[in-house]
Amino acid sequence: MKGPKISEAVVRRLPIYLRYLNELALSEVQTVSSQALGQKLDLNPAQIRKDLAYFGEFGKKGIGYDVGYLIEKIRHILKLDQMIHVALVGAGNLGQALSNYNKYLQDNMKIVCIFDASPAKIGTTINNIEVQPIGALQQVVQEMGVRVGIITVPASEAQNVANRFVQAGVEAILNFAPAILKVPSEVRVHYADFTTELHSLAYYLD
Amino acid sequence: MKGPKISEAVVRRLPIYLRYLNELALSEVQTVSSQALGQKLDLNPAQIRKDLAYFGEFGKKGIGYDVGYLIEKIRHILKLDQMIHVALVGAGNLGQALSNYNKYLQDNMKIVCIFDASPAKIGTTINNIEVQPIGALQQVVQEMGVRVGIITVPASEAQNVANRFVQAGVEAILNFAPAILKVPSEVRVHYADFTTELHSLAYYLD
DNA sequence: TAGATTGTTAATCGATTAACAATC
DNA sequence: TAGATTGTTAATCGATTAACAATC
Repeated sequence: MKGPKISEAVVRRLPIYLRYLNELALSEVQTVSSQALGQKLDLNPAQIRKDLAYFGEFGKKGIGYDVGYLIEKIRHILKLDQMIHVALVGAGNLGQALSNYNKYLQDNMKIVCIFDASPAKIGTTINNIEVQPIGALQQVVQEMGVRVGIITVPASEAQNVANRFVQAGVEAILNFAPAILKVPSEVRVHYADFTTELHSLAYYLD
Repeated sequence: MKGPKISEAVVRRLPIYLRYLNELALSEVQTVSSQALGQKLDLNPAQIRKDLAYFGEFGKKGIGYDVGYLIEKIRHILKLDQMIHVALVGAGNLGQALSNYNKYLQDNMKIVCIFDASPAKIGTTINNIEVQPIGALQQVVQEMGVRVGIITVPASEAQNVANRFVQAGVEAILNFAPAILKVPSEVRVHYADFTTELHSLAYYLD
């Protein structure tokens, strides 16, 4: 919004900062330096200072960063100072596992509806959420104000689900299926493909 | 091995190429150009050519890349031309979901053993694999020739599990727990944290 | 004041993209 | 031959790191 475009690399680090800051807050640590953060998170302190400086002057020279204040600021930057509703399509094993993560998403984001194509799944309940037919996606997503979609269906179905999400006005998608999605440029897609991850790890074996 | 150090960005794209090439092979496509690959995978064709050229001259000018040959080459580069044994620690929902992915890992990698700390889980069977106590990790990992470890335990346990993996001689770790691991530099760690991923997505909401 | 640490500029490093000769 | 496409060099772009004045 202000001026300089923020790189994806920076945005990806912010949640990592946030996570550790939350730990510090729990331990009632008041203040932390970029040095200490860097040590804990395996990052260069200059990089951390620069990342934060894109968004404002959050620290105090000679002192460091106030933990509570920085948490507040990062949550605001990440738009996590509001509740964000998430939909999940694919009630298989992975979908079920992810829907258990609601507790870790804290009060920032929440999976509020789950869809599946299989009649055997529809009507069952996962974490107090009733699985609904995919045909209901558009209506439910709009009614519940869902802004983020998660795809945990087989690769062959992923593009179809993405289309439905886009149609329903979802703004961002997290895709666990091993497939590249084609979506309008205003919709943000991130990929979380377990097999790709493992395969690239193999490269580093001796 | 040859000379130029390959960047992580390049290594991360190789499995994506491989995945699509496998699809092409299934459709009995003989040949593919960097142009066509780029279109499908949302990547710059020059980047694809450059990535591949780090490892050899795999294409034919005027023609493109032979699909079968390129698959063979990439599998070799990624060390996926041998079976790689994987261990998983944490038989919770996510661990169970991942162990189902064995079929997608094809004949390159295989989860061969599963561990958990909870007495309730030990002795149960997931996908024909008996869950074993964490105390057995070192011995089993060595006996079975496990080279890669997956961590799907709570964050508070992750470092402990990582230490055990390192101790047992595992060469690479895929960590799903929301924690930064401290391991010797010769052990490669990749992170796959679902909550971090979702939180960074939130930034791109309007 | 002395010591610590930020915010920021400049320097370095690395990755992506464009362009094109080579050649199938 | 004409058209297509690679491999590779050069140009561009972007991200990381070092350094240091400002200042708590």
